[in-house]
Amino acid sequence: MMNSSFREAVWDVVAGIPEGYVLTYGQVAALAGLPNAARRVSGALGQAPKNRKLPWHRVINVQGKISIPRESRWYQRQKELLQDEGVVLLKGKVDLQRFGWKGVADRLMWHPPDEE
DNA sequence: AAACTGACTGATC
DNA sequence: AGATCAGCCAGTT
Repeated sequence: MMNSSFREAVWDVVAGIPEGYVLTYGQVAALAGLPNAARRVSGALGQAPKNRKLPWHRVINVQGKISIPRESRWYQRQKELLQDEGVVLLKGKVDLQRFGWKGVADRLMWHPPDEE
């Protein structure tokens, strides 16, 4: 049946992202069943029940960067969590379609920080 | 019920 | 590279 909400599907997908890996909002949306609902993912994450303890920080934008506004206190938090897991954010775009999860994580990790 | 809102994206300039 | 725009879609107003 189709009774589970997109929101819940998102939580399940995010809960399954392994440490050291990242997915984009669009990728999570697609895995959750709605390929064009990237924007909904952010809302779903913000609404996740506290007891779920999701690795919300493993979701970044397709540009390979953090989407949370710089002025938000969560921006720095997400950056720390990712760096603690060995994930280095790229400045350029990530080709998710072609590389998939592991490929994306590998690419993210072999690029040195702040590379032009 | 109609409008508004985003932790988005891809295209375009 | 950075700014702007138009689609996107369900939860909130």
